Amino acid sequence: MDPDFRLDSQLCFRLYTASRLMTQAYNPLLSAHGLTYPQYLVLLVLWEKDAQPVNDIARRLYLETNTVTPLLQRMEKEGILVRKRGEQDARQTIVSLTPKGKGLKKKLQEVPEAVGNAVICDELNPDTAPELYRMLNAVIARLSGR
Amino acid sequence: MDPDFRLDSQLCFRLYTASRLMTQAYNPLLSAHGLTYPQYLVLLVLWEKDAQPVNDIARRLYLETNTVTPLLQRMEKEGILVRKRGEQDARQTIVSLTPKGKGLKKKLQEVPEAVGNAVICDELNPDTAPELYRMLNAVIARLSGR
DNA sequence: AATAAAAATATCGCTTGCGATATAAAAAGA
DNA sequence: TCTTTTTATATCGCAAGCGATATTTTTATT
Repeated sequence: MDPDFRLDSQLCFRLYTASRLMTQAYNPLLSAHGLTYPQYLVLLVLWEKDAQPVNDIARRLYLETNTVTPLLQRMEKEGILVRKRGEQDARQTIVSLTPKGKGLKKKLQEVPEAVGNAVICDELNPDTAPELYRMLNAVIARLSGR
Repeated sequence: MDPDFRLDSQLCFRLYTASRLMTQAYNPLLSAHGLTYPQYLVLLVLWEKDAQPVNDIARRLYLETNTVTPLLQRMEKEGILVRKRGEQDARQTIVSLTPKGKGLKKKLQEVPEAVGNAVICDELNPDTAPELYRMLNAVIARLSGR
């Protein structure tokens, strides 16, 4: 039985493309504040709970620390956060928002809605979105083993 | 009204994570043959239709030529394809598979099914997958303007 | 306590991905 | 024809993303 090599039948390619295009949709909104999309994700994590070790941030984002560390270093250089050695465990690096990092939350108020509006269409609307959600979560759960 | 900044409610983050994890699922299968996932995508395009200009490959993959050109240069260095100036239009670079590039199709026969099996689960199965498909296509169509 | 194993970060090297810009050829206009 | 504009690629610089590996600190073992 011949395998199906047609590009258009590859689920992964659809995910890959949709993901890149979504990130691009965020770009003008974020770059206006000197941010990239992965940096925005770090902010989402830290806005929920400040002062977390690198490992927790990485796990939350399903990323490796060797991806997150340089990302945090760049954000520290921008004055968005600070990295400090853990006190009870000196192996850890605790990441905390600066006032600038906390302040970005107000400046980015319009981002979630703006991006939401950019994607909404007949097939994807407030009714059907949860379905997409559920399926993506299933993929993530399956592949991440969590 | 406060915007929803919760990481877990961000559709884009789900897409981003699912896409990365899917690519990682391909990795062991592809790296065994010295390939990366984007290189595999190029092969899918060229297996469908050989000898295409850079621009057509890039458009098919929703990528920019400044991403595709270096990718093709690396694949050329591996002897998978050749790049030749267009004859009727000297601006174009025509990309063609070598015997090695064509031969990879047989060696990668098991890839689509293996990855398919890796993702399959209760929520995502042959019945529900087309639904996911349709929604991702909608996102892509909406954001790419095609 | 001394040593081994595990855990948390970080560094290195390489491939993507993309904005900005350069280069060259073809097409359009004056 | 000569000039301008458009098109097709390519180059450059920088931020991810990740496999492999190093470093440091903690924990477990003997």
